Amino acid sequence: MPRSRHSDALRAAQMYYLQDLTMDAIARELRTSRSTVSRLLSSARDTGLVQIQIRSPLDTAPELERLIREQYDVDVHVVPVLDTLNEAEALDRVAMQAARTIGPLVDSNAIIGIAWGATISAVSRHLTRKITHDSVVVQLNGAGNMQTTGITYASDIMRRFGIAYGARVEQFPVPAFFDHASTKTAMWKERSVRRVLDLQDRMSIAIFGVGSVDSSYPSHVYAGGYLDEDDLKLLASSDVVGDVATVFFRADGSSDGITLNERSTGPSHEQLREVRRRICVVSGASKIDGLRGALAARLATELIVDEATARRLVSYGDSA
Amino acid sequence: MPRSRHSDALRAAQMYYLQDLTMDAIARELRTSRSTVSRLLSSARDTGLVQIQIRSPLDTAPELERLIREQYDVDVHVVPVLDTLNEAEALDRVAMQAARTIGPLVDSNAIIGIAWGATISAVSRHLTRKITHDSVVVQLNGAGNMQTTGITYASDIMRRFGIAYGARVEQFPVPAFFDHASTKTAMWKERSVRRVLDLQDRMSIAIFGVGSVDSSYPSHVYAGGYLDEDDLKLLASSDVVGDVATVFFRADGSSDGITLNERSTGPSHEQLREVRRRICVVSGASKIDGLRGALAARLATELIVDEATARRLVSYGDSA
DNA sequence: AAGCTATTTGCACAAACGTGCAGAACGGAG
DNA sequence: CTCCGTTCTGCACGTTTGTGCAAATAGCTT
Repeated sequence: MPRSRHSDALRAAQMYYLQDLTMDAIARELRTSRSTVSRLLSSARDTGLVQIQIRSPLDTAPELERLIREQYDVDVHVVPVLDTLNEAEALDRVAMQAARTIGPLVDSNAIIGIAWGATISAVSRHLTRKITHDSVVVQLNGAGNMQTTGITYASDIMRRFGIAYGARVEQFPVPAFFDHASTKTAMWKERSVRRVLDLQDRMSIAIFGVGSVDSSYPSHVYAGGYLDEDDLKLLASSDVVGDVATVFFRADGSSDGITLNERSTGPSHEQLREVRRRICVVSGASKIDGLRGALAARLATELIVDEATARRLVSYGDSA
Repeated sequence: MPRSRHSDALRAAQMYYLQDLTMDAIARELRTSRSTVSRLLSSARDTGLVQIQIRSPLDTAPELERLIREQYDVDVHVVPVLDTLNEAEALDRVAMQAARTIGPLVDSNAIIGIAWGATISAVSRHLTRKITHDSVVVQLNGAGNMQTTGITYASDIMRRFGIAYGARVEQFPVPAFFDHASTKTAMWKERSVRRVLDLQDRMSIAIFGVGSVDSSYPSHVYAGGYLDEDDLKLLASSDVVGDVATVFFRADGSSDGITLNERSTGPSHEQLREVRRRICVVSGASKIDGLRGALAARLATELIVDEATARRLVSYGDSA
């Protein structure tokens, strides 16, 4: 009689969620206290034993989602957020809902690419466990910069994903930007680097936020000491509106001729577009310009976005 | 601003299940009372907007499930049921869990075959709504008998399935058994009947219980006036142990040479085995013999069964 | 507009639930 | 065996949630 914790949790979950019994009744059946059952159920929920999913049938989806879906051809999840919340709280809500939306999409044998950043960091803190086999979490772009190696920050994010899905973690130990494009070319031939690049080539899910050059709330990349004065000037003169995984683009989604990209370590847009599921998480109205560009570049197949930003996405929607 | 009931339910569900807000907080956001939110969430649950699923990773599945899976090669869901419950209460629990397990398996464009009976009737009463498109629910075997047409009973079951999945319902207006095999042959050429048979040929999901000849608790078919004295004698002399959708089989799963099957209206076992998902629901230890036969005949790909019966399935498991 | 019925709402209360805390049970290390 | 650190359990309390009921509202008919 394996009266193990795990199998008790399973029984409890079945009785609670599938048979509508009360915790009290389950406690009697399991010969334990009601509080223990309450705890069993919590653990069942956050070990991913119980999966709660919200599926809004496409034809009854709210107007807003329908509009965005049509205009940008992306599978959109609008996160309802009280607009009195401040940026940090809103980000937290979006991140929590993103984490739970991503869960069901991850499967065994997945290769999951992660572009670290403030948004994805928040997501990583809300992941619910889901056991998979032979999955790999691979870092999409380097994290080193001129002051620090930035490694602990990025690797914390990676580790959380790895733990949540029981996946192997592959770090990408290079700087975010090389100083010289030639160094990148050289490194890209190293076998240690190739291993990571090969994984990126084969990834089945990519998860990323967007950076936006919007001045009021510059994202990590623009403020964190990754770029110097000259770089920033270069960006401004190329009409860059934002980036995904440190690869920059313009408002129309194009990225040709942006020389900085030759020194950045993230996957090119061509490469990214090869990935089947490309999940973009965005919170905060200041990201609107970057987001528009990313969508124009067709970098995402699914978009998880807060309600206010979603509204602005369609408001002056007819592109010039 | 479509402040419709449905979209409110969606917002509430997202905030409750995906962002862990309390109903109180959601009520303020939606400018309504907490009780309304409670009701919105109920309706979200039973219109299938919120899907709760329990996925026990195969390798951590309890011993019992693993054993059955290996021995009978069937995807098994053991329903924990307190063994002090009476037959009717246990059936209800199994039915509820079956209904919720089936839900996620039904998809748009499905053709769902239903074999009416006491077990499936109970299941039909616990279905949760899930909107699909262009699905059809088709009756697998006739319901008429010598006393009544049996139609209301069977059609209630069918209707409930149809409503739950937003599917068209196709009745099968023939008796459960013909008196003469030749009548069946004739009827099977009628175009009205052919239409139903064609649907059955193309079904993607079949849902059925099992009948068992066990004397202590004879199932509907054996007691309901569908068969006369001679028929029952015939069954006994052919070593029949049970039936699925009024087609009979022996303990080893074989059904050749059982003449009654030539007059019955359910799909042949060959035909049934062509169906991708074949879901068998069983409650009650008296069904054990029929169940063994059905599994031997490989009629089911998924089995939903109460714990006590599941145990007996493996107890003297080494087949003679 | 009035009148009628069916549905929806909020209130109030009871039932069900989550969690800090203190003690019990467990698991090595000495 | 004893000690100490960790994990697990049940209790008690406050919070959160479900639901019967009466009032309000919406939908229809005349």
